[in-house]
Amino acid sequence: MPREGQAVISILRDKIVSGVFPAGERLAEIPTAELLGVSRTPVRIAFRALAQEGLLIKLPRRGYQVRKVTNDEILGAVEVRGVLEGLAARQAAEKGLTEDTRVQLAECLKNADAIFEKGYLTEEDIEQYNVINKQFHDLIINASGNPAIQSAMQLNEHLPFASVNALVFNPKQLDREFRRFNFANMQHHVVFDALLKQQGARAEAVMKEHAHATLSQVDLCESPDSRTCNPSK
Amino acid sequence: MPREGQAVISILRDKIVSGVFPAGERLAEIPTAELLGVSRTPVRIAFRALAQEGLLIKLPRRGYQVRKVTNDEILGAVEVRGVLEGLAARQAAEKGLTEDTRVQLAECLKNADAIFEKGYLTEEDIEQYNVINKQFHDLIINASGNPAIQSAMQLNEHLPFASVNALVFNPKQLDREFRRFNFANMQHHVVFDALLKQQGARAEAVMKEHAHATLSQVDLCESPDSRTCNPSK
DNA sequence: ACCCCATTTTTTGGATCCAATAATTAATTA
DNA sequence: TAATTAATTATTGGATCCAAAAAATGGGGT
Repeated sequence: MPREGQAVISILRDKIVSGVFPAGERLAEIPTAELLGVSRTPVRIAFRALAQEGLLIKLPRRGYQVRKVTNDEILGAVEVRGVLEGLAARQAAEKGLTEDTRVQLAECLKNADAIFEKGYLTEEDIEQYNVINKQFHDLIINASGNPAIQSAMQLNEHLPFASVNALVFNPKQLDREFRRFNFANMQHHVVFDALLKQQGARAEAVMKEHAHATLSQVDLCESPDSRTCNPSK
Repeated sequence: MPREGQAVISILRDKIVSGVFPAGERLAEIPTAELLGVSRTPVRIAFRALAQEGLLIKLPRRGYQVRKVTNDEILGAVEVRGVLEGLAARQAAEKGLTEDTRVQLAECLKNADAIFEKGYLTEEDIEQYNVINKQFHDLIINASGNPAIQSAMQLNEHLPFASVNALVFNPKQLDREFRRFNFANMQHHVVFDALLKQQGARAEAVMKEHAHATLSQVDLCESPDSRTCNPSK
């Protein structure tokens, strides 16, 4: 049965990103292995990999700890995402889109527009939009033809949004979410337009600004110190 | 004796970066373990880590392979380095330097200047300059106060320069190397000036351009296809 | 002679075992 | 009673073992 391997990493990553293992939580190999019903070996490998991704911090002889992400770190990661995806958009524009990529991007935009047409959002809509959103961004990164961008984004992928995912999906703020997501979607259209017209600088600028849209209306925790958005315990 | 662990990763990384394991070389666990005189376990861990870093490619049931880096990938990685270090410089300028950082940066520049004063370069000079150069760049990344930049740079750190290191240290071109390194050093002075004056946009622009200085005068392999600079076999 | 199936071999990944080290606790002494 | 030292415990990391899966090779059949 336990013919898995890579699965342990995904399971643990999910538990960290989703907050089941809150920030600051200490993780030891043996309890985690027992929890998952596997031996220590795959857990050891997973801990190392997640530490390399930046989700876990290694404590000398005290196991691992779920990394606390401060608001400043989230804002910093958003800046990094901005310059990297901005670069991707510029290079994609300069290279010019392939017919295939153009069609797929247009498809993404059409599907996203359909979500916003009815004028309000449900939780399922947001989940659906997030899938389309990721597709759109991945397509542009691929269209840049620069694999180093993908590598650099990898670490950024899960890290900063672990703590804000809960806020993004806050069902109490669905009306505010609508305006924010709709704005982000319109920025997608502008980026697409710049890509079609091969306007590299414009594509870069809009994409860079777009990175901030993910968070602009989200209430981060108020305190400016190192409190986390995922308060442990 | 084998109380090492992390060492195996470093040893293998060195062998890959320095070209002892040339690009395209296939690596299996058992021969590598025997070569290093350790068991398979640390080699397995090292292979996984190096694959995560992007130095190795995992082949389904055929072991690992040293990643081939094409010229286009190197140029792409230089672009990524440019936007990331450009961001670091901008944020460092906007925040303003601490007294401590200012002193350390000035020290770096003074030491670097001393190398170029005699008007020519030896191989030892280049090695020494590379150490100072790394210090300078690391100081600015730290001064940005944005840990996400460091994370994103990590993958970029070894990957693209594995194949060009041999060219950079080519002792036959020491006269050309002098002009190139001296130019890079002067760009450092401009970046430092921008940081002192808290000119974020200027610091970003110069640093972004500076990333290209690493390669601008280096002869990359001529062919535009997927030949590597580190031809295997 | 060629193709397909079976067997063997190679390789990977998980489980368990063992050694070493650091931390914590208890005991003894001042 | 407090501090220091020793002992025990907990935890990590390497080595070895085992099982599963895929690839390669060999044999048999058409």
